[in-house]
Amino acid sequence: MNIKTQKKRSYDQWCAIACSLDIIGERWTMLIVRDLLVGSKRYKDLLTGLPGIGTNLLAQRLRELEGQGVIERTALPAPASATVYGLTERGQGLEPVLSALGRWGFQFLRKPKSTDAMLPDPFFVSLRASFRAERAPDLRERYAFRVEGRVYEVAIADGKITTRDGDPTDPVATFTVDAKTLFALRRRELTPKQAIARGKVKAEGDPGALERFVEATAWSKEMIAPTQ
Amino acid sequence: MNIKTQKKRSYDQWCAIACSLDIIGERWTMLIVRDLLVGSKRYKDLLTGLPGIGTNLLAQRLRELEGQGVIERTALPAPASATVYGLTERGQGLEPVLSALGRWGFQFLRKPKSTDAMLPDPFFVSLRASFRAERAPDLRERYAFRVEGRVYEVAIADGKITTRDGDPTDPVATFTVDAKTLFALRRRELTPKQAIARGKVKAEGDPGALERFVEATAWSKEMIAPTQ
DNA sequence: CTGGATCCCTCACGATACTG
DNA sequence: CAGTATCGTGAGGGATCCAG
Repeated sequence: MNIKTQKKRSYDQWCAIACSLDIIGERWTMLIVRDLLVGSKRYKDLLTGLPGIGTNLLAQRLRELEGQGVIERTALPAPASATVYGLTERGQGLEPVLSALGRWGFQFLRKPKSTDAMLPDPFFVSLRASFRAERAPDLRERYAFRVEGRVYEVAIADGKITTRDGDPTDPVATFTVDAKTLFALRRRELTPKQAIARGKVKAEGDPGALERFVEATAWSKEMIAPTQ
Repeated sequence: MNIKTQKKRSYDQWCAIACSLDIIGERWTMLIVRDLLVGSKRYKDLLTGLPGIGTNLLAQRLRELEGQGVIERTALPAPASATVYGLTERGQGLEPVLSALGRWGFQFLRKPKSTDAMLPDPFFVSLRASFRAERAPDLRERYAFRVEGRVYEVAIADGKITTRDGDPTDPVATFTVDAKTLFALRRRELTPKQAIARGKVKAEGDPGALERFVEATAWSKEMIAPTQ
């Protein structure tokens, strides 16, 4: 229609925090960045990972983030014929922000409401913020998770954890599991043995791997807020 | 009017980041927390520190934050007869979030636009995020800043910096200065000597104090983005 | 099918006026 | 000073439609 003279809403303060919020402070924006932290994604994947966002709003946010150099769109070569959105280096720089938010928000995670979506991407992002190296000082292995049609790699090495979207090479084990079970394991509402016995987790590879993974990443009882 | 059955807008995700954003993700909320990080404030002080916020919106945000246990209102005793808003322990826990935002947003701070407000509170908060201990390993002193009718304390000790709203006891020096000059010093557009010579800073006490303060807190040339 | 654009309704935001 | 009341505007959210 008319030329987009979108005078973007701004806090108009010469302040680093206000500047950040001018760029990533609007609704949905940080959650888009969160999902991209585990790997580049297509439009549709972002849409399904953010239940409730309007498709117009997602398109607008992606445009704004691209304009600010936070994300970039890449056209996949011939056969795929798809565009993927990924974080730029500047966008990767937001990981400390999201981690800090995750650590602060953890105290509010109670028993999930019936309306709460439990999605795989937030699970794998949040592993980074809460991983405790001292629980697995000498662990060094790589797992594959098949969750709701997607594949994730989790690698633990040198007291650090990395998580990403995509197929790992040579994992010690591959788990097929849904997001809800992953959260239940993390909350220790379910032991690894139970999960496998009840068919909640299908494990291939090293039989002890799930137990080691859970031990390194699950929350302690005290960390979990009381019900409701 | 009717009973406030405010079904608050929520992301409805069982995710620590989404939970955080449900609480502090709405417009203006993090800036309110930012200003309270330097000390408790009265309604009016918050209002003037956040140009552009509607008074109704500020009242609503304060109500929400109080309901979530992020801030608390305290009635000052008899003569003052005022209520002040301050962060609870839970609210103080947001400092890492704001610091991370500040560090990320720093790269976007260019020459201020004519519409950009330069306010004292953001200045003193941002000192925390960017203070480099190695520049002043053995510095241990306390300054007072009188800025636009308010007084701030900045204390450097043991390679750490603290900043707060209020009158310090026994500062090595007291500076009377406006926010714009503080930012200019930090950007090294003005040397301490110049600032004093031009009457931009009125210094009482130790004559070398301003120079030491600037040396410990100013940005290096490389940190400052090119003009516009 | 993916990657959006368009429409439309609602509510949150933002400015101003008003009150205890 | 510390808010509440009111109201116009535009951003958010859901459904549908369209181009490659």
